[in-house]
Amino acid sequence: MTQKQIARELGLAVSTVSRALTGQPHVGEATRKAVLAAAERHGYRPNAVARALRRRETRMIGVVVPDMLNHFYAACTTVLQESFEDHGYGMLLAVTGNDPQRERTALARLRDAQVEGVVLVPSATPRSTGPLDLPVVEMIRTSGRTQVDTVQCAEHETAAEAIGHLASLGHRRIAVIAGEPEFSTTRERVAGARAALAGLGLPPARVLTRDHTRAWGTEAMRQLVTGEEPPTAVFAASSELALGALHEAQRLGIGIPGRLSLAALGNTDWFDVCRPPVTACAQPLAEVGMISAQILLSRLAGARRSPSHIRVSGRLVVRGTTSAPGARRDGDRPREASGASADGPANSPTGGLG
Amino acid sequence: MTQKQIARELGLAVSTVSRALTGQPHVGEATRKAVLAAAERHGYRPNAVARALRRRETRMIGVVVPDMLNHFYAACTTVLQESFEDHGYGMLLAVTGNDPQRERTALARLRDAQVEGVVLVPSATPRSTGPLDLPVVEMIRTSGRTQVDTVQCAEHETAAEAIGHLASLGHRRIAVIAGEPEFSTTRERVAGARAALAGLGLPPARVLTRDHTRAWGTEAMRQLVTGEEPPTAVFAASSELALGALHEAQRLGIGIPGRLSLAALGNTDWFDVCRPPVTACAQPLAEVGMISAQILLSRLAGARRSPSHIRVSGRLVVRGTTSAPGARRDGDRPREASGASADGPANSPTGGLG
DNA sequence: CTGAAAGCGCTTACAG
DNA sequence: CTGAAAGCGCTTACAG
Repeated sequence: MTQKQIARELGLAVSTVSRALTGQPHVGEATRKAVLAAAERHGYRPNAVARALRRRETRMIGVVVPDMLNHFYAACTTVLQESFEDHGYGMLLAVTGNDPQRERTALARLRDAQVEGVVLVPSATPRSTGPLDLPVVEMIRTSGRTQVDTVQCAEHETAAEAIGHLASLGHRRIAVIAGEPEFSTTRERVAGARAALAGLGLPPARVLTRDHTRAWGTEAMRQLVTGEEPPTAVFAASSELALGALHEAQRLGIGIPGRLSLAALGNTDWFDVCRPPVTACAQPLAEVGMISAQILLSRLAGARRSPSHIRVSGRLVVRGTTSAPGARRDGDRPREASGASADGPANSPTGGLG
Repeated sequence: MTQKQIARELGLAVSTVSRALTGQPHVGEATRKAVLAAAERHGYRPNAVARALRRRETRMIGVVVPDMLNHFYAACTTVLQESFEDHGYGMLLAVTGNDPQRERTALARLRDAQVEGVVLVPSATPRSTGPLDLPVVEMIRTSGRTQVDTVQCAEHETAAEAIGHLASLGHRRIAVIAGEPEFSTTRERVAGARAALAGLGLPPARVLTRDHTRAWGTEAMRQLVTGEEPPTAVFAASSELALGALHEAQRLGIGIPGRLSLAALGNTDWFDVCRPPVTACAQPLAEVGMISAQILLSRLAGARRSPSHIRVSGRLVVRGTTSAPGARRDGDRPREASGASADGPANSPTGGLG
């Protein structure tokens, strides 16, 4: 069903039909009603492709993320999607797997599709693409491009907070497990941790860097714990790393937090249900998505100000994997301490059931 | 940069430029080279919107899912995205939050955008929308529409397998916690569990149904365990429900699996790292996504066969939350039993470190 | 081999 | 208020 067909049916010109349909003035009341009725009757819907070509606006936004399986990006993307939808924009999603090549082709395709703006989590910091001549917001990570809006977590401060927490418990030998050094996030987390240690007058951390896989968390933990002078506390710079590290510590029979404290940057659903629950810095994912959307939408609305560089702070959630060094017992919080393992209902606060 | 501009620059007709650019025959070698060179020089890229309008194909596919934060859908969507990308299709993503109203508007918008096909996880079983007159694949859930391809997990069989596992350990009082009764998945899981019990000659299960939230998992577990004749085993029909249920059991000091066994339908990252690790049926999410994409792509390629209704089987992963009823000790597997709690390194297989 | 023309479906000055 | 015309950028018969 097209405007042309409606026009023919009613003996009108397509231009008149178009005006009636788009609610413009200068259309006779009777004509308007007739057009609307015909449209309704035939279930007419404007062809967005034709409209986009003519108006030169697609009302589409491209979103480029490394990985939708990562809760980190899934959370931001969900908020983006909702914001865009609320403002009448559709979302074209591309996934890069952190591959700069895929990122380039994704951006090229989005540009071909005439998206009006892009939210991008850049794969690597040395920028992998030239300028895009359309509004871009870099989210979470940054490519070092300066003429672009960026919305990031306060990685530096958050890492410092985690280190501060461990230090305040009395730890002095604190190690860091981190991900890909080419990500801005990794570099900032490591820098934040180092700065915090220096500020506290503690010895520099041993930093193990590679990637954000669970396997690396496992491997790094093994290295730390079997090396000389093993640390009394580990800061894992992502939840995946913490997962691998925790797993390995448990496999090696190293009591956490009794023998080793573990703090993560990046929170997850299961951190408060696993045993012991994991102390972690919760990142403000929803806010990051929300603000990214707002900035991009304001650009699309024509805002001309110079690039914004936003940092959103997370907060530390102290759970059961951190305690003073050398403590023999685990540090589970009272109401979560029972039931999960051999200590059974004996020390259960509620007594449980037969 | 448009074909028109290239044509003007080279003193050619746009039709010639178009033919050269699209690699059609009947273009002089010299002309072709000149066009390609000019295109390269100016960084020409075809306008996909114009091309779509003219060719009447957008090379876009719509994907409509309830929630990207749910690993369940995120996993399928990731595979879809990759398959579509490999075949030159872009993906337009819409999220419904299981709201039929949002689903309707999402589908309307996708149709307006002239997507060539849709992969849909329907919100509710009584179909919420009329036919779409374009290829649709219903994934994971089904709306009851019969003239549509469907790709689902073998929910019935998988639930039965979980029940069979619990029964084989000796459980006779098995309860079920399930999600939204209007989802086809929920109904099939419950039916599968019931059928399995009946087939084994066991008493019918107590079935608590509401939604897939963690809160409901918690609440349902509380009801089961504080009621008369509490079950010795619980089958939670999703990982979120299992999470809530496990949490609540732990809070109440009920030893798992010593006092109560728990099996989940739906696997998650943290199931093998939490204490005890959770016995669960892993669903074939990647396969479901892959097959959905294949079917849709074959339809787009013109396949005319009658609707396919595919079922993909999952597999049960036995971990630490299930054991024979009445067992006093927890049933963690040896290599994962240590370190997490007060039992410390004493029974650690590796001895651990100082 | 190349060009002029028509058209995808819609919008928008420009006349009347 | 309404219509005829041009055009968004591209493609594709149809002539030459």
